[in-house]
Amino acid sequence: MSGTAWVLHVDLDEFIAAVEMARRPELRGRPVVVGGAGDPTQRGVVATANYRAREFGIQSGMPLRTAAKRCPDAVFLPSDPPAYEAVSARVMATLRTLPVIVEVLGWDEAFLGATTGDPEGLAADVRRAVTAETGLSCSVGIGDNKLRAKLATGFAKPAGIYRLTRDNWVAVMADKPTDALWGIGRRTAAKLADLGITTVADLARADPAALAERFGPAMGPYYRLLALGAGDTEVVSTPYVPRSRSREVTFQRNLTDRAEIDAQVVALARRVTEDVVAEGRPAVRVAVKVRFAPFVTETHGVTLDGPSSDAGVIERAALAALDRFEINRPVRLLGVRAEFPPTESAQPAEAAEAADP
DNA sequence: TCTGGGGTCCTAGGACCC
DNA sequence: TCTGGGGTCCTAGGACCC
Repeated sequence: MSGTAWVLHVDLDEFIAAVEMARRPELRGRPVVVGGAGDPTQRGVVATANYRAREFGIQSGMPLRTAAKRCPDAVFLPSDPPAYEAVSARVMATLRTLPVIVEVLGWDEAFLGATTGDPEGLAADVRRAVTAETGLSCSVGIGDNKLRAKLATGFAKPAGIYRLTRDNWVAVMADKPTDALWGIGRRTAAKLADLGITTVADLARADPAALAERFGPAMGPYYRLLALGAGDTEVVSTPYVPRSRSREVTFQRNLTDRAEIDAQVVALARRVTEDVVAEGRPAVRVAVKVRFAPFVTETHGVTLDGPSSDAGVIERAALAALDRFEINRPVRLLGVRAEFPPTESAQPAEAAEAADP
């Protein structure tokens, strides 16, 4: 087969809400908000709102309480990760039946590497196959690298296909705010604005040395490359190898009792140990996260004497890490994380497919 | 916007060593 | 000992993403 190398990015439309609507068809046409325990009077945020709910200004990450104020008639559902994982696995299996390399990015996203003379035709095949096998709708971005494919999907949504390459990059992106780029968020955009850089075009012509001074030797120059549309072109199907496993919990009522805090850390350490054992690789470090009221987060960790998957070792390490805190305020969240030793797999070395002139 | 849970990567500063 | 310079490792925090 002849053709050009392309990167496609597949993203399921309103994924979590779509899974819920698929198993409860009576929800179709109603605003649906999934997140937390499904109770907007409790602490929790929106995992996904369906498009109908988004019309009310409800977005991912928004507190459920706020979502309920914006749309009191919305249906609130608890998050059910195993259900989403199962559907996700079927979607990824479907993608693997196509003549592409599949790199899974998350529950509802994947990059596809393909060589074809007709990327739009392939994207249409992807959409048809996913819908036929799972009943779900997806959008497909087509790009000449991962960054452009990923951003293209945003223009494809919902249920569409869009191509973004070096040919239309400037026309499409130049006037967009810097946080339209994948990897630049609100905080970095604000710091860039302080330097007089507000658009992608501004960032593309910024001085790399000045950016390095403000954002560090790696991130500064990297931001400019993002603005030029440069990105990684390699799509790999190699299974993902986690660097860490963690469990955390936000309490409905803040904790102040030390014995209760200890008990919660022990419980989290046990869950993390199960994850470590399931992973089949020993941990080398254990860290504890404490979020104090109102919303101040600190972490402390301890390095283990040697690699271990032992429940007692991980539990004692977590308690030792907890001892490093001065717990003088109510505790809103506790977390325990186990870290695995670094793997030998080479780090993605800033694939700088040269920027456009 | 009273702000989840699970991750990743980069940075800066201190410790430590020669 | 009013005291250099460089390198590496570790840790905590920040930012981002889904």
